[in-house]
Amino acid sequence: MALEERIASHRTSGSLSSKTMKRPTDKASKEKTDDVVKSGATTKTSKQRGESSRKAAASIQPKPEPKIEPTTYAQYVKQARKEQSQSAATTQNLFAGMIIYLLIADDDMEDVRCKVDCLIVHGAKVLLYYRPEACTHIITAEPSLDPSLLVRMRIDSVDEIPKHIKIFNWNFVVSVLNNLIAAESQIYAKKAAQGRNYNVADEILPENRPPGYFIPPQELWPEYFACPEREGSPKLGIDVHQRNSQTADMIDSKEATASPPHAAAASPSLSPDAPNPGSASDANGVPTPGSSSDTPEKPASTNIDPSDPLAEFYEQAKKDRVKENAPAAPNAQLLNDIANWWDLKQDVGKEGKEEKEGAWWDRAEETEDEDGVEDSPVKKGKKKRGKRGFTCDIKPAPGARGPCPNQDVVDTLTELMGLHKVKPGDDHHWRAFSYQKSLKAIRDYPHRIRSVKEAKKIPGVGEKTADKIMEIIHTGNLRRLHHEHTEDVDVLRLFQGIYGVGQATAVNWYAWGCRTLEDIKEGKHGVKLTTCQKIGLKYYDDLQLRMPREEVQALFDVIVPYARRIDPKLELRAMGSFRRGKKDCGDIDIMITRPTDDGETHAGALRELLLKLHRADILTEDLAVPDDLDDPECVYHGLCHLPKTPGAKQRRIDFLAVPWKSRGAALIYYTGDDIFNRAMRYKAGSMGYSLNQKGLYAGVVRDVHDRRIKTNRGNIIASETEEEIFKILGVPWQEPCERVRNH
DNA sequence: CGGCAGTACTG
DNA sequence: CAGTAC
DNA sequence: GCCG
Repeated sequence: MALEERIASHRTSGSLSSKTMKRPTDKASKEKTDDVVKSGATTKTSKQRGESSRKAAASIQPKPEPKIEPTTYAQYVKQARKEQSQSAATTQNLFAGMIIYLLIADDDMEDVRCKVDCLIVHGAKVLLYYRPEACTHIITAEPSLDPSLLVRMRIDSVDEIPKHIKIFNWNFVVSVLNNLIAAESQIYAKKAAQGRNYNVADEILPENRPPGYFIPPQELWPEYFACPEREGSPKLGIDVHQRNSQTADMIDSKEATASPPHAAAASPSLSPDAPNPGSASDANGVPTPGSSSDTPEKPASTNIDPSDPLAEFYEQAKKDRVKENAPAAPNAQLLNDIANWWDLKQDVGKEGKEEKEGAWWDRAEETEDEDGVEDSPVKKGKKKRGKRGFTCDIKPAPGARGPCPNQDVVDTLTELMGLHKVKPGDDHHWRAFSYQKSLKAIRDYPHRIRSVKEAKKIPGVGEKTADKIMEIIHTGNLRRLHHEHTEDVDVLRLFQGIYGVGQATAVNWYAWGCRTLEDIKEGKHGVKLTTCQKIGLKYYDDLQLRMPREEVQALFDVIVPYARRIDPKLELRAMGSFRRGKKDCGDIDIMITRPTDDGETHAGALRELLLKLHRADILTEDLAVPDDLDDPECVYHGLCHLPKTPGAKQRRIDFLAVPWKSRGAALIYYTGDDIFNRAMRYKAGSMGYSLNQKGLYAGVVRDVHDRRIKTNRGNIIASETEEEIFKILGVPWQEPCERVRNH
């Protein structure tokens, strides 16, 4: 939720829901309006940026200095536009046409928010208030519809709810999502069967299916009815005729029997026994966002019911939805203009200096461009759509970054951060954390910072840091730095360089009088070392080093044959920074899994592999061995080196055993980078999912009697491939080497 | 004012 | 449980 | 230390 995270994620993953854009968006439009309108560059489209803007720059040069720097806002804009085209495109009409009142307790606002977001993201309209004339469905997340809930709807009994409004429980939503997944896995299966170049997108995307396609068949509805007795045994004309579980014929059955012709075919209306009560615009089944939704909800927007505890929230939700459904909102246009204006200004200021070394905003576009929403055709050549064979190794050229105008600030604050990082205690910890985040933004800030006010505009920079920045800029140094650079820090740093030694241990040793590694080695002052620490100390120098990726490859190549001999079907992959294509790696991470189609698993293989690698003098030390080595999901930490190689350094190595079915989620998780993962998790959360190394989950299920207890984490809806998770989250596919957010 | 990820291994 | 690492 |  932190702003920095949003930046980090939006800049690269293109994956935040539009709601997350809200704040910067509003801010930018508010503060920049005047300038933009006058700038004269407001009508350029993004396609025209780059070359043409550079030329145009000269004539527009005499324009007023901006009051703020729209640096990051320019990026927000690009992201926002992209956002709209993407997340909307993937999951928009799962619930298209449904006007839902969500009946839910509000003791867990986060949960409420997730659920509402989930509905909205998937195309439903969510009512601020229950109004029978507008509502098509009620979905409740509560175990029972007791009076305390019904008062929210201003009714005393469910009998007052018109019969045409079906009342489903939340599992209905989960089921719809599961149907989506089921359909997707079929497609992936087909894809696998057919080999490659199978156009998944055409089949997979919900918008290519009729609305309502993923709605469960009617005979399953009773499972999801919140009060089955109310629904009775209606004249639904339930089609009892045989229907296999194939999603493909769902729509057919429904059309044939459930839906009356008028509301029918395309309409997902689940109320076949009543005319669509809401608006005529819904009856045609075309999900016309914005238009049809305005009618039923407009009254509420001007008058928030103070007695409804959710009113304010719904209001917000509505705003979010409106934003999402209205790509051409004036706001977006305005921001678009700001983006253009900003690019222009860059060109003027830098005088073509950026021509040779890709300037930061260009680089930003490289990563953003992903699916080529609409951008400079010039750059297009570099990326082949959907084709692999990406040369990660030569991609980011880490040294080629443009000079940082605030390098002194970055250096000084980095040093300060280092001091905090080494000291014990929460204060220091979070201070360091904070600096780390703001430093990322400062590094990318393309201007020499001139004032406190300007500094504070950089996300992650607050009062304190802004003052420090100005002190550095004005005086060239930071008094606080000397103040914090107490004499202990160097020793603390030294000690913490030992694997297995953190702040607490280091401080203790220092307090006991230790000052050197020799002291530690000799156990002076009562120092006792853990097993890990002994090893860490023994290879202190080696473990400070990073290794060239060639060495990771070499180690991997040496290891794989051992695994193959244990079980030819074992699959190993080098993960982490290696998979991201980094030139040097801090350690080597190897994922181990195995297809289960023959009933076997990789259980036990890791134990055997470790044994063999030890015997082969590849593994040299164990640092952390899982409780249960036969657990299909466990992590091993150790040291290794290239055998029979004089001078070979000791390297950190991790083995990650992963169940076959969660290999996709694990790939994402263990590939990182860290910031990228957070962005993915964040977006998942904002869409009502949750993501971890095991999979993507939907619809957290809570204990029926005590809602605070989570019966489980929801249903796994994806985990086998990275692609499906990206797809569901509406994140454009990115090669591992593109998932780099931390420079 | 509380959150800032969440989990597994060690001793 | 605290400490550490990922 | 920043953010909401």
